[in-house]
Amino acid sequence: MAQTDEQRWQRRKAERPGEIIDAALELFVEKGFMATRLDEVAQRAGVSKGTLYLYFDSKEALFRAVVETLVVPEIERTEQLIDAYEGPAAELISQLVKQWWQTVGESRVCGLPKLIISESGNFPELARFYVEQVIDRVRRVIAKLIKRGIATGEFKSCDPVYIARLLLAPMVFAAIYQHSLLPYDSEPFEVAAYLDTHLDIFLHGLVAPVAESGAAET
Amino acid sequence: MAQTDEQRWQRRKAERPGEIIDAALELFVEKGFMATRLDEVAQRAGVSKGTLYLYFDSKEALFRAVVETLVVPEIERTEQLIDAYEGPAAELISQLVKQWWQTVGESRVCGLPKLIISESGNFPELARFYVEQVIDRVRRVIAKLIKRGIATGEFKSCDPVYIARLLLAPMVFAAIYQHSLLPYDSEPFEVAAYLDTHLDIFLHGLVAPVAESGAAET
DNA sequence: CTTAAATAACTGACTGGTCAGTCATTAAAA
DNA sequence: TTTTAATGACTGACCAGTCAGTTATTTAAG
Repeated sequence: MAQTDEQRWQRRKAERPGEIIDAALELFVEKGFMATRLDEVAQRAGVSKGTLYLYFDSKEALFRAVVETLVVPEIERTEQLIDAYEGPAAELISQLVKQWWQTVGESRVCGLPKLIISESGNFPELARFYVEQVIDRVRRVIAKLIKRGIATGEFKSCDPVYIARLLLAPMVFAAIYQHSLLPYDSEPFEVAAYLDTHLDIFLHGLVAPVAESGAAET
Repeated sequence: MAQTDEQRWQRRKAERPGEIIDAALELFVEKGFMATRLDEVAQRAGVSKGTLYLYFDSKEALFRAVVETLVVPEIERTEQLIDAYEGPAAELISQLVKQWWQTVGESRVCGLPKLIISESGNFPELARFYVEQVIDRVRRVIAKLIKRGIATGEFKSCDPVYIARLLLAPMVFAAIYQHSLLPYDSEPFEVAAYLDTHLDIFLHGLVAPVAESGAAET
């Protein structure tokens, strides 16, 4: 009856891809890649399914776009942050961990690790891309920082790559847990407090033994 | 022509469920629940698809059976191990971590955490079951151990539950990583060495400050 | 010790529903 | 009027779950 003057849709060529990526990220993280229906992505992005195919070639291409769009800028920001700072390694690590949770931890991007890990078997190329562009880069820059700390005598001697893994593991685990089993866990889980504790234990465990008189007795 | 005396199949009522569960675990871990085809499970188990339905009501029921069959005995073994031992908490922790990797880490069960985490969104009841029957129990028994260590003055004062999480996080992460991104990672990853480093850092970070004159100053 | 009947483990072609991807059509914008 | 963003009904492939039929095994009669 009276719907002729109401616009049914608008042309928004510029905004569509970002909105679709946001909707897809949410659903991929929530339900996994396979279980996510493109109709639902379209609905959440406020378009029809056909529109998805104007901007992305396939469901898999959309998946790749989600990862590439959201991850690469994040990594670059992190690397810059590390290169900019100069001071005690322990302090920088502490700051990095906390900053990471503030910027990434509570945003939607935080669901990516779970998504990538879940789908790695079905998307080998994507897994390889993620390892190279994210994991490897982050691990390398952290390892460099650890090495610096060892060189200055701040940290005890150890393999910087394993140390980097051990610094990152509880962080990534927190991100994964938050987007998987935490909702079913009765125990409270304050990530900020958890990370503070992690830093406390980790950095104390890493410092060179206090060289008072006799160094270490192990 | 000459195939009449060759048996096409055998009756093996007792062995079937276990073989099907094994095949399903492998494929679920490798490809995820949704992407796993029951035809392929059947093929790998050496039966036809119809046979699956003689032993399991549905694909989901098979999933539950995989988890329940493989997880519960493992947990009980762990709890018994902890209750049996009496000595310095640090030593027990160290032994537990190493033993865990020897028994669980290299077996197929090790793929379960990835599987559960991946599918938690689609199977809330299963996620809840896993949290209650695995995560919570393990965390509780570790926290108890930590508390014991604090009471005896072996460890410094801190929240035992977060400490338990932090002990477990790198272990679980290793298990997950091994079944997801490790195959795409160029960096070598010796889990045994990684866990040794973890124990080294973690236990050093956790010990009470060497009470030389004034005891604790927190 | 046969051998035939009864039992139940097992099979695999089939079905009904689901969904990624297509495309002829519609309508907003230029 | 032309151009092109956007639509949504449609299709072809795929697969969980079914079931009528097949065959190994057991039982018991001859």
